[in-house]
Amino acid sequence: MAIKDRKERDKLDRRKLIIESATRLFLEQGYEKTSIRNIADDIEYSPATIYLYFKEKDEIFFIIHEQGFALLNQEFANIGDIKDPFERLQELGKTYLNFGLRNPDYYDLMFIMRAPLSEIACHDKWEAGDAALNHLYNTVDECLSQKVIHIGDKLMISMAIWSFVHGLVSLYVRERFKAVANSADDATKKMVFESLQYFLNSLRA
Amino acid sequence: MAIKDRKERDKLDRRKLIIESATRLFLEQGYEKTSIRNIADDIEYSPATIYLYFKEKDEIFFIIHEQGFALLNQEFANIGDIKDPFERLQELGKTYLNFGLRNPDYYDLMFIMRAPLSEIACHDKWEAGDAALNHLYNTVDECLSQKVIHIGDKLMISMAIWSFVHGLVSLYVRERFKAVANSADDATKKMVFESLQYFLNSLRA
DNA sequence: CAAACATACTAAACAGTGTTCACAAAATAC
DNA sequence: GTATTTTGTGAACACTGTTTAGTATGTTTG
Repeated sequence: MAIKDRKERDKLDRRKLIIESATRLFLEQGYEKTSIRNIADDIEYSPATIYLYFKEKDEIFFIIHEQGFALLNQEFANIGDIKDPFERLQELGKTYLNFGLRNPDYYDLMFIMRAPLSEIACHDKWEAGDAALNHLYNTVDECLSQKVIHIGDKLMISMAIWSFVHGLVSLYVRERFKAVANSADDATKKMVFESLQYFLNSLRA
Repeated sequence: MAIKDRKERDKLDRRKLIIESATRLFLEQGYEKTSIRNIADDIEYSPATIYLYFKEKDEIFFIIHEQGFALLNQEFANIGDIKDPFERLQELGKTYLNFGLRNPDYYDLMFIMRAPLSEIACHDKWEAGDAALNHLYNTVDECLSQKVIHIGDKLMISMAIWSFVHGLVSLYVRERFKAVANSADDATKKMVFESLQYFLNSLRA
């Protein structure tokens, strides 16, 4: 059965090839401009071939969406070492903002776009999102136990903090800050981080 | 020159006809499914005709985007009467959330989508957004003067508050809450408003 | 070895999209 | 009544995601 094994490996290789090409094109040109024909051209196969490996375009972008979460969780990983929960909360926030501002396309797919939504729904649990948000949830929990932030429901507070940082990043990546405060980009970025600091300090009990 | 006047009126009427059709279709079926051919069918003209009245699809959706802001500002209007700035701030937040949750498609166009962005840019000031955000800015200013919220830069605090409510609405309309907290929709909505309350109470000096 | 089968691939088509352009028809001006 | 301007359109261009029928290749079986 060695032949069958090799064949399966080959099949996975071609799947990987498609994903790698799609990821590269996506990060270079964005979602809209990364068409099936585009990917097909890049890997020198016919467009129809891609449908032998993926049910639809969004299935590919769901995988890229998960790669994004792998990246984010990687950046979150070391933060677990920080003992003080409030300090950890601050670091989580900063890391989240940095991730969003540095990887706007990944961020888009992960938290803004409708693209991978049908795929997310059919897995009935958004595992990627869940994993990332657990870091926040646990930290909030500790903050509450140690009474360093105002009392309230764990989930509700996590939701609030997530919404806050998401709001900052998504208004930034969708250029709504640019349109209203016509200050330089660096100044806006700086204010984004100041907002986080102001917000978290306010939460302090 | 009465004829010329009538002609101009007619022209505006047909422009209005297109916008009304586009708005209706947009609110019924969303942005993606509202195509030029769709609108053309609806108003019983050829698709090419639409391009006599609008440079591109996004110009139409920029106008719908502005209609959305007209609606939002209308809901903001009465809030100016509230004397206490903090109470006013709370009401602004609640109204913003309600607007977003009740008009997800308008909200999308106004604060999330890339569609009207080129149009926004070419007006070099995002007047619609500016007007709406001024309500917030002025209220924050008053809150600071009366020392009812923690001290900080006016613009930065406005940015923080806007980001917060935007984060709540946009995670909601893009179904990221649904994917992570698999509670009922009503429960999620309730928590959205609780988050606002928690956040604003935290800001209190 | 040849016939039967399975796998991998693709050209071509379908049904859409935004947009442009050459041309026709209608309304106005002279 | 002819000339000119305004108004509208069919057809095409260059795309999009996706499906299908058919081919070419490799593997298995009689």
